[in-house]
Amino acid sequence: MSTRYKVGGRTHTIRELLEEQKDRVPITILGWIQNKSFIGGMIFLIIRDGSGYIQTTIKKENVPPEVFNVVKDSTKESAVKVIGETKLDKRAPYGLEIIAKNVEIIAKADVWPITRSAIRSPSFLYDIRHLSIRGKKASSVIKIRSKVIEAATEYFFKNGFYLISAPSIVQSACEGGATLFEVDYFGQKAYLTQSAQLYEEAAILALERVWTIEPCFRAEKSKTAKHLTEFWMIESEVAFATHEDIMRLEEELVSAITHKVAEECSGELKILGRKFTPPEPPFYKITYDEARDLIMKRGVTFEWGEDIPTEGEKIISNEFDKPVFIKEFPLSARSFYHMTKLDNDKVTLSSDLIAPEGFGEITTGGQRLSDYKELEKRILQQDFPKESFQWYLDLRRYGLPPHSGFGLGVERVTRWVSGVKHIRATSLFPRTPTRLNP
RNA sequence: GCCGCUGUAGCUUAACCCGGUAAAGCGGCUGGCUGUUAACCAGUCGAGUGGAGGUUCAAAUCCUCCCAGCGGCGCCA
Repeated sequence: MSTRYKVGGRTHTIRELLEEQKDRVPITILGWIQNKSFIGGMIFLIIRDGSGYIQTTIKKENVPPEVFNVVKDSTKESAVKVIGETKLDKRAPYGLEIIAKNVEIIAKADVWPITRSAIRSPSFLYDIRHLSIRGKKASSVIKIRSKVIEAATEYFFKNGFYLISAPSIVQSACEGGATLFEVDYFGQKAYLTQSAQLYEEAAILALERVWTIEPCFRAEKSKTAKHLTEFWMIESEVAFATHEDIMRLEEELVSAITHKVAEECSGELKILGRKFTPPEPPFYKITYDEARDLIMKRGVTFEWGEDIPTEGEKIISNEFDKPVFIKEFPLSARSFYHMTKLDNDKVTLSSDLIAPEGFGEITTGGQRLSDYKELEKRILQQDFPKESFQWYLDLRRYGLPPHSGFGLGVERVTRWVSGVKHIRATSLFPRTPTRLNP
């Protein structure tokens, strides 16, 4: 597969040059000036393109005088075309540089607002996120996110899943009404979707095993390092699958994603200073009760039936060296659609997958309720409008077998793999309760 | 929704506690330098301190309210 994009007269991407490490190759590259230093009769430019960074050296005697002056007056982040040849030189970063014969400024940039001190100001960098995404670290995280999605896509297609797309404008909630973003739909109340799950359950009756990757919206005013109000979720649903089956699927998927990132994003991980070892299956499995015991022993208390508090989740996350499933959550801590155990209707066949090193929850999955009467009861208990759930209930009238599924937070997985503190770094233009712009 | 913190040149900070009329680094600009890696050296420009009000002879500094952001909790992917 060629990664050489021959637009604008370009002969090589920077990554290709660095990989080849050849001397005296005539080249034309396109990119942006990432840094410039002017030393009397010579100028060093660090050129960035979508694939990497390379130093270009412009010597006064090698280029026409007007070109030297234009480069001397050039600004950071201006788009440039460099014509020259490669030179192996120990003094250059990565041992390779370009000796320029000609440099053309394609688009001159104004004074670049991001200085050395600005890097210490997350608030400022997110105010100008449209510019700061060009940074080495910022773009590396985005590249890793891309790889996460690539790996998941590869995994699902290899294993015979169909990709579906569910609507983003919906009438029914699936994770509780309080956290819905309301939209006006020609005078009717509608909402931005929180999950594609209910639609996937319909889809498995036609396609048996499906997956989807879509934006999800949660109007939670959560000011934490792991919440976005708009995030992307990879979800999958499988007919006839049990809770155990779906945990195995999650395990395989997470393993496939993490191995691919570790192998193919080593450069990005290095830029981020992240030492990441992909976990080998099987992952650990503990019950909610076991998790609660362990957390209580560490001095954090909560009632049986409550969701595990953040502090408790951190304890679990730091306790294990690989991801760990916490299974059999109490129904009181779960959404209405979860199936309960046959011998205990207070405990669901569901699990959260907790990433290690304190990163915490990355997926939730489980078996869904396939009985009409029981589901109807739950919907009424939740005080949901039954009309908008009728189609979902209806599935139970027309041959819905036991089935299971899960949802994986793309940004949460990216955060864990990249090792970044805050989830907003994993989104190109993050949406948090305090950020809607840019 | 709750708790806590912060807001001073484009950016990062100092001066705030114990009121006296804003200081520095980075960036910019001008000049110098033929091997820079966050280059270096010299010079120079740049804010009246988030907003409104109050106390005072005098407010960045004390008080009140508002706004914005950050950290955390609850909730969750």
